Amino acid sequence: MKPILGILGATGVGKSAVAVQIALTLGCPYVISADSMQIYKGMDVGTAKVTADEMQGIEHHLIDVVNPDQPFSAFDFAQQAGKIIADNPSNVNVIVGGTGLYFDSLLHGLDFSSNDQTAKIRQDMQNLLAESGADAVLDVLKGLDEDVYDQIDKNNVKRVIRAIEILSTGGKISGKTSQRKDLYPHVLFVLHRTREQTYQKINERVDKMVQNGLLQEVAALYSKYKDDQLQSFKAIGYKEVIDHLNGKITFEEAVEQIKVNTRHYAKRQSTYFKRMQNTIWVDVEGKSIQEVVTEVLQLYNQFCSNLAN
RNA sequence: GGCGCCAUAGCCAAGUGGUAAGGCACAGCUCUGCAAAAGCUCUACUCCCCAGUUCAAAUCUGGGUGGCGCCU
Repeated sequence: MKPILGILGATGVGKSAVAVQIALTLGCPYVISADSMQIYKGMDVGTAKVTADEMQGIEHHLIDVVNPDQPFSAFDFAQQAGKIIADNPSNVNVIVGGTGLYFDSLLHGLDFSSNDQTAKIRQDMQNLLAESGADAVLDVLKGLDEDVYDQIDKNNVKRVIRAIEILSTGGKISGKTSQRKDLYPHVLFVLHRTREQTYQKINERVDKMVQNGLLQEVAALYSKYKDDQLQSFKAIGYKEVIDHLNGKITFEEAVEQIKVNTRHYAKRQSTYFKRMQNTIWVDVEGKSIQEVVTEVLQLYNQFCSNLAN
């Protein structure tokens, strides 16, 4: 198979447009999205989801796959994306997105096992946490798997609970990064610009979301699902507006918070991408989409011919 | 002009005689199962300025400067 062509980058660099253009150039009928929030139906303006116009006839997989109140994890992503790739052995698979973990779980695999029926366990653990504290929850994990217990970040209760869910439903926690294997040949192009430029783009992007009706979108979704604990409602742009809807902050404060949180997110993305393997960083500042596409494709072809030798 | 209050990091802010809390921002980082999540680390040789009291002052005293409120 042809190596997977990944397009990553911090929010707002312009990944989507580049990916569509690459697919068009390569004659690939689709693109796979690797974005943990664009998988939710109805969350459009706040996630800057690609519009039908912007898709230019290129099909986008793994966008709008579940409702905001339904679970979806990196595991689901890896399975579904893997199937698409397996079904299309002759295409160049272009994967675009900012969720590093999704790339990792697809490219390096996760132990396959069911992750159904974990809701009750999660609830039990949350009750235990509320009643007896974090140590009690850690003890549960220790009883399940001593190795995982030793390695896990004990301050990160959310991950501890997730590990318990997985282990107690027969799943396994996979090993360390250093033990990863590549499931597919791939190159990942990380689109980037300087910090200042990124921050400026973020501010513009958030202002645009507000103009495009972010408040209305969130208000509609929140009144429909009413649960601010949903994973989907933890997304940047949603949690802040929900705080505003609940009277905790003014709308102006919410917008400011969205900008701050988006900056933090962009930083975390960069940190994550820095340690990924098989990456090529492409500076996009001042370049047109076409120029970026040309550069990426040139590098991709180079990579492919190096592989062949 | 008189009276009162205030001045601590980029911002908010605690400390009222014993050697500068905390929060936010900024910066750095962790992460193979909710990842736009969650977690971790870092940030004032110094408290508006000057002088004094004291073994010891952000803390007390005097003066200066700046801000705020009230009164005439």
